Amino acid sequence: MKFYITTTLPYVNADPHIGHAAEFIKADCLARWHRLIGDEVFFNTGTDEHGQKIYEKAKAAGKDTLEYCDEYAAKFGALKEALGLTYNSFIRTTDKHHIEAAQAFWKLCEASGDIYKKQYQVKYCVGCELEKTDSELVDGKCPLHPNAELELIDEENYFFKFSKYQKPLLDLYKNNPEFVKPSERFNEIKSFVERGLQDFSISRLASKMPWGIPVPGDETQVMYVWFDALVNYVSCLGWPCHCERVNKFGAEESSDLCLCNKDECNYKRYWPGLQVCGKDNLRQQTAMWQSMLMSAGLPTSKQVLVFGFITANGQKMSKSLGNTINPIDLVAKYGVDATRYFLLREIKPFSDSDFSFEKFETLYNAELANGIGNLAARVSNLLEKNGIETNLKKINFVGPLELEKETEESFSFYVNFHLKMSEYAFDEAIGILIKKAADCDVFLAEKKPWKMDSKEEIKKVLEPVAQDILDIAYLLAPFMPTTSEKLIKQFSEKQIKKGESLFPRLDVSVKGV
RNA sequence: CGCGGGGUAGAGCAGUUGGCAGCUCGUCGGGCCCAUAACCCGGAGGUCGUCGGUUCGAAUCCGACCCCCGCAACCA
Repeated sequence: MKFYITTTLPYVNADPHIGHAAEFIKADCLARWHRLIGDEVFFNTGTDEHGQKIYEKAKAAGKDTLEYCDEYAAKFGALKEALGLTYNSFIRTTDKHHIEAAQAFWKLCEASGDIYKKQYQVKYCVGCELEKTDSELVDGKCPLHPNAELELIDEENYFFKFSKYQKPLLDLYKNNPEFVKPSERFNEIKSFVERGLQDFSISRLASKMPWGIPVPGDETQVMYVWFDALVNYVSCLGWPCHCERVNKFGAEESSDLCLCNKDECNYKRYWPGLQVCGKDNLRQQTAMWQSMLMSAGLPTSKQVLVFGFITANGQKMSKSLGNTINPIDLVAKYGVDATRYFLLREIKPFSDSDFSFEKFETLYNAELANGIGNLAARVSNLLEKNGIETNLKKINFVGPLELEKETEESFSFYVNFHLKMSEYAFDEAIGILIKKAADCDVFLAEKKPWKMDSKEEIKKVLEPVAQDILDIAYLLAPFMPTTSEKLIKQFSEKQIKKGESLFPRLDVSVKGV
């Protein structure tokens, strides 16, 4: 089967933080899992680089805008190695192909009659030098500059007929009861759409804000950043490609747009796919983008997963509070696998969760050092000391189709795990592995193989436990790839040897209050 | 009466066909001694937000109220 997964593209106005890392790692975990069960995977991420904030930030830093973006793209790109990400596509919205795709997408929406020009009023606070929306105002004034009169700026922009898609969106939701996960978020977007939709502006005056993709056929306007950015989910697949342009554009008009081989068109192979995003992106991904796809005549996304936020010590992370957590620092301190483990195990997939070093270290010691690490050490040591040779089997990975047949008869360890993974319950899937390891400890305590004399007897106890560890090791791969690999190597030898400890216990001498 | 989520042991959480209130961490006691001061067993600790109702019986159903947190449109 084909499996396409994409994260949202982080906006390059700030350094990567732990929230980005969590989103990438969850997506990576799913990508690795699907590869494991035999799917062909396309995994996309990248950076969102247009818009006013970027333009202003670069200007303030005295840098060329693209040069500024290059720096940030490199910072986000560096997460690949640091976090062990396995994406095969890193798109930047300043890539030439993406720019062309956004313009092609625009034309399709225009052809559907969904783009129109409208005079548009913006309230502008001279004190802040910022546009203000009504919801930001107090008594019709800027709360920061109550004595300054607001200026009214009239600007003519292009608008997208979002309102036209209320019914189609509600139909989409109705016909796809699993379209948005979790269900709370699905309800949220449903009621938002039910309340009625207003068209949104999709362009800016180029004279005021030139850092955007030119609107086709109108040099005075550039696209509003959201309109261009969302298109990345298909442009990264090579859209618009040969197969599409034949009927939509006419071959001569855009013959240079096709990036993919006619017979191996990634867009055709992989779209529609699974999208993941943070809860701040709910509206854009599950409503705006879906309506844009409908307008352009493309299939809507397969499913959207909406993840929760991470707080730091119970507080919202922010630069001004100085409590942001840098994922690179975590990796440097604890290693990539432990970092991934925390973000997949302690951080709940869909609800908000809290990060603290105390929680991190507690979890690390309890489940990695004392749990799986210690178990591997005690079993491998007993096997080596007693000179016991084993012949363990690789786990048999089964895809979802075959699984259905098996579920009836054997509600096994693996089936259970598979089920949790298909529900995106990463934390609970890991829980099944941890439970298995704990069961092994209980089993060993009961049998006491270290008291036995006969090699036969000892082997009878240890071999099944070693097999369990190997099974765990295989299933650990999506979460902790390095550890998984080490364990598989160690427990696939005929004579298993003790080796180095996987997760040295952390000394938690300084206790949190 | 804007919409939604939540209030269960010191902390974090599970618990809807209503039936002796569970898990992880921490804590206390015991055991073991193969292992990373690890592992195993047991104890203590909760008026399940408040009040009222239905019921033989409610964390679980109904009503009222209190508190916390999201969303309430152009925010990338």
